[in-house]
Amino acid sequence: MKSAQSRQNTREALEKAKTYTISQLAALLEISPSTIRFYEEKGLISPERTKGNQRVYSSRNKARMKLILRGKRFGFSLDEIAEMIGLADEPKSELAQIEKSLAYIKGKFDQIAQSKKELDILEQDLLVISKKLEKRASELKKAQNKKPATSG
Amino acid sequence: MKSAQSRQNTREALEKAKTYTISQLAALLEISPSTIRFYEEKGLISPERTKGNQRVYSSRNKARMKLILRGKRFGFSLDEIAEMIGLADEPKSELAQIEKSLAYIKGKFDQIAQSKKELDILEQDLLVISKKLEKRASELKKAQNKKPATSG
DNA sequence: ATTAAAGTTAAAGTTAACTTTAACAATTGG
DNA sequence: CCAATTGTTAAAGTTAACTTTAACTTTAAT
Repeated sequence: MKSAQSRQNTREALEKAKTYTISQLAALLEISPSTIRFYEEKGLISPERTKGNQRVYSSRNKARMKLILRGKRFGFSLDEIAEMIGLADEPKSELAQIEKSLAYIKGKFDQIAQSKKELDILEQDLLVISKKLEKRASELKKAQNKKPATSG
Repeated sequence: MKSAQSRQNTREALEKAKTYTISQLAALLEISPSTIRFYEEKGLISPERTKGNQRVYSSRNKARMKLILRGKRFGFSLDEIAEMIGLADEPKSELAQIEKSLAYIKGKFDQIAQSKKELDILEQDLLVISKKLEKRASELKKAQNKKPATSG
């Protein structure tokens, strides 16, 4: 059983938890503050506010931002990402919403597995292309050596 | 040395090579014909034409389309893809252009390696989220069992 | 030969994901 | 305290990647 006392014990740690202003977080993630605000508008993150109404980001918020950016890098749209993370952090979400997010995520695992395979294929494709290019480049260089007198 | 004769020998095979109309290729790749035309406008593919001016796609063209779509799935922009494939198929390209493409591709290998790592992280993140969601869902179900009489 | 289906171009329209701007409020350093 | 910096919102602007449309041509099937 958790007493009020044992909760109190974590108070200091909680209060010490590192927070960020919007521009600090933006710098850290190498994106612009407006991008972060834009994601908030889309419902992807909900930072706390100071009494003066300025945004305060927790490390939890930061982790979520990282997840969003990671998803984006794999071509997921913001709407898809929103569905994936759903309201995972919000204890308010209803069963139906939770199960929807879960189903969505299950599908994403398959997509990720597929992505891994495709990355290998993409790598192979690029390897073939670069081999061709290298061959072509060395041929061109050889040709240049045989008649190096175009401008001399 | 390749004689005119030995070239002739491959004629039949070349003429038999499978080709596609724009809508056939589109169906195959599950994209729309206009998307393919759009990529052509951007210089990503250059199909042959019939005497009546309709586009004819070779399997080489098809392979390139697949590469483009694969690149896209990993968040590469069309411009980036254009730089990667450069004029790899075009024997006209100049040394400078070839070396530019090569340098570009070298960079992409690093990006792909990074992507592989990130896919693993993304997978882990989603795993954590889905565990949380499952826990939450089962809690909600338990609660529902205790008071199942809201509308009855 | 005729006509439906599929193709062509150029131009305008759409959508997602930001970015910029304007006008104003909060925070920080000297 | 006060100026510079950083923050706030709402709205308009931008860009990439398509999609749609219109007006017309080619191809395929009867």
